[in-house]
Amino acid sequence: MPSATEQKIIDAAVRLFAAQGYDATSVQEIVAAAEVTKGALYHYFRAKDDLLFEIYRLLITSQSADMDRIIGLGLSSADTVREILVSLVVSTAERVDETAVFVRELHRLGEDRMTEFRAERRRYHETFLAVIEKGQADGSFSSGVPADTVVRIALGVVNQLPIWYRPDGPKPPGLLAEEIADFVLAGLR
Amino acid sequence: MPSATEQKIIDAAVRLFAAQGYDATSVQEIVAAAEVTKGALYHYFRAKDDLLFEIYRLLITSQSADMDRIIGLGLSSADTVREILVSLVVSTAERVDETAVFVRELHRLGEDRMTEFRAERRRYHETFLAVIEKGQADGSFSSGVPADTVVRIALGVVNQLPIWYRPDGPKPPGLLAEEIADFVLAGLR
DNA sequence: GTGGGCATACCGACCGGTCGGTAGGGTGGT
DNA sequence: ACCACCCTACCGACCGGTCGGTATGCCCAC
Repeated sequence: MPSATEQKIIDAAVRLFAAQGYDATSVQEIVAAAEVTKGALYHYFRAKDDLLFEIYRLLITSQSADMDRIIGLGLSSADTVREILVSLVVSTAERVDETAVFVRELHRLGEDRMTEFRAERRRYHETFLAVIEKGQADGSFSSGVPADTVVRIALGVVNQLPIWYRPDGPKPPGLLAEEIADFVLAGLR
Repeated sequence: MPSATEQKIIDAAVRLFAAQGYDATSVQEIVAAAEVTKGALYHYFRAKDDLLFEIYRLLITSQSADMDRIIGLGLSSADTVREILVSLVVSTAERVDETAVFVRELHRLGEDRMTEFRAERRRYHETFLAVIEKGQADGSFSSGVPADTVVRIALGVVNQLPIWYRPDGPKPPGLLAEEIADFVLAGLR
């Protein structure tokens, strides 16, 4: 349970990292935006890249939980894929800043954390993959295109979303999510 | 026509920016990797971010040329989309480093160049969009999913490619390209 | 009175960019 | 044939400034 100060620091860091990038954002800027001091920041975080790690952890934890919950519902393959995509697109649209930081600055993580991270990411990837492969095996989906390529395509849009999605744009997140799900499911027919 | 020295500098910069990011790469590292001196670098480039701009320019110029050439062939809508995607995926796979830098560090460009750049990018996007809309209008493609969403999905995979594609991986670029094209075309049925 | 939660002053490292200078090949006047 | 002149390509020491991180101590709740 993060303290109010801790939360303000993370919020400011997300905003600034998304707008300017990790390296281009100084610790001074973060503490100014969060209205705290450097002492406070280094009281809660050991180093600047602890902030990055925390941002990633928060994001991936909630996304994994979402997917696990949906799979647990026991829907048909098609409905499972649809629900996973819709929930992923909507939650990503709600957290564009976090996602932008995640996509752009992943490589800045140290070796240890990078490894830990890839494992988590891989688990997510493979869980989704298994859903599609199951649908292909029982005939719900076409096997025309290998499942791993389908997963890459589906996750590709989502990760690129911060580049073009604007909360005040013409399409609300829900509609966008349905369109993406429709297209992916059409490709799996 | 760039001199040999200039080329060595750009090659080194691409490699290092892709591996570590723009800000995390010092000018010293670049000149060391390129086996030239700082004087040489600042003889050819006015500032560090001229390197970024040059990398982007090279990439987008060749991609635009590819697409224009394909459209000029006058193929059917389906074949045009297929050829565009295959050529884009293959050329991106050949230049993963450039693409990684492009995707990750675009926001680091100054205001003027950013504007110039968005215009070029938008042109590319809309040319592709027009191809798909034409296919939807003449009945070659389904109109189930709006064309702009299809473009976002297709370009999404390509831009994410540097994250997971490995030249020594199991699938050669050509096969990957065909799979992606197959899936997109299946979604457009 | 003592320890968690900060504030403030400060440090050394490093960074992008500059600048005075040089090496060497072309060129035109004589 | 020669040399004065210049220009491009390049060298590398150096600078002002910023950065991430630390050392030290106050202060208030318990």
